[in-house]
Amino acid sequence: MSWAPVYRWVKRIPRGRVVTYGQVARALRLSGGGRTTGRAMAACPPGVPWHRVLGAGGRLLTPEPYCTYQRQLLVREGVEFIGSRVNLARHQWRRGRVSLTTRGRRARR
DNA sequence: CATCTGACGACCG
DNA sequence: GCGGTCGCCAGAT
Repeated sequence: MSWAPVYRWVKRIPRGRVVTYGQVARALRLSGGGRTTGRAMAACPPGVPWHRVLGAGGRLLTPEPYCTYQRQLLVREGVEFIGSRVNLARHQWRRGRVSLTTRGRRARR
């Protein structure tokens, strides 16, 4: 199985935005679900923003020492954490669609 | 060919 | 929040 499509897709994730393993799996219709995405990412070649791929709920599932580094990279891109999880409501990347809260201060009532 | 092993995720107690 | 079960499936042994 070639993971090329997965890497291609992940490369389009903009800086400061994130996606989940399950999301990638659904977008590419990978059999095996999110776990398949995980296998692909475990063999991630250079040049792919692997740190922008998170577990469900915005959790960092990468094994140490990547996990610590991943958090650093994300913070450096301006991604906000709520405890140990990323604020998906704000940073999850929806193809084409812009997250409500990142656009015009919507939720600010 | 048989097993084991996950960079998953939904569910449940 | 934490830990366990189960379905999933490509590679490694």
